[in-house]
Amino acid sequence: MAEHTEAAPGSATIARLRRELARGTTELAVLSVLSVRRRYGYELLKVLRQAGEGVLEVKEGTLYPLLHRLEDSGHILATWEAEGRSRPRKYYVITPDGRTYLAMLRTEWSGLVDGMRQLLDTLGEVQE
Amino acid sequence: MAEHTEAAPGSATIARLRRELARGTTELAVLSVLSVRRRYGYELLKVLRQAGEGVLEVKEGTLYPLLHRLEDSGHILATWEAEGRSRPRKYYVITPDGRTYLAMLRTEWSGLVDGMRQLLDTLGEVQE
DNA sequence: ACCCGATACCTTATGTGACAAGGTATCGGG
DNA sequence: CCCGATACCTTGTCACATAAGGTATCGGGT
Repeated sequence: MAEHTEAAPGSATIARLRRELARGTTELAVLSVLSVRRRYGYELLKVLRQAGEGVLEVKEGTLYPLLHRLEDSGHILATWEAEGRSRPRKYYVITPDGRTYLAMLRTEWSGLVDGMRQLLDTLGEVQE
Repeated sequence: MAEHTEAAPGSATIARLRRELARGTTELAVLSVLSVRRRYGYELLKVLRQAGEGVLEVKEGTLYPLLHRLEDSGHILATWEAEGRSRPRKYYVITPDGRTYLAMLRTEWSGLVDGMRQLLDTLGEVQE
């Protein structure tokens, strides 16, 4: 027993809570952004931070692996582009397959939101 | 290399997708139900299945450990009750602490929902 | 009398995404 | 000349969800 673990092991509190709730959401967010137009990774990081109003605090360690997964599954396509600069960027485009998948994700998400709303609302009234 | 893995490794498809999206949601759902009145575990299973309209397909292996975690952190209290039957039930009540936590969870959840809505809506218009 | 499905509780092994932390390299300013 | 921003990446750890499997009781149906 060295330095008493500064916080209880299983309680990073609000940060963990937020993280768990937002789980799976990043994929939806990323594909949505890409459905408008192509973007490169670092750009996505900034776009998501702005758009989500701080709610979607995507980290680099989350985004890059996610992009690789989406690429592997054929939902997006990557192309390196230099555009005259020596610091090249990796642009991602959504594929038709990705659009189909995105539609599915949207459906799932609104289903969940509706389900939760109903559950929360219903409960307020039950009171039985 | 025995029987070719019936489905690609990382693609349990819709089930996984749904699971990841709903992550963290169960805690909110359970505490919400308990905020109305006390329930025992198996009962929660059924209540959640009904209320959530199939969206919140809580499994036993998810619920019981969750209840233990909530108990350990003082958000709920458990009491065994026989009520004349030989098959006793373990009833859970929400604590004041749990109510505070629930409020926090609700806030986080609606923040996420709002953030996502905004992001999805905004994107539809940007089109830039 | 007997078995089975529902009721009720539980645990262990596995998967998966999020993240912290750390790495590489370029470029523009001060 | 160095530092912070731009850009990309990886590895180790955590926490939750689930599949699968266990124990035990009870009420019906045959």
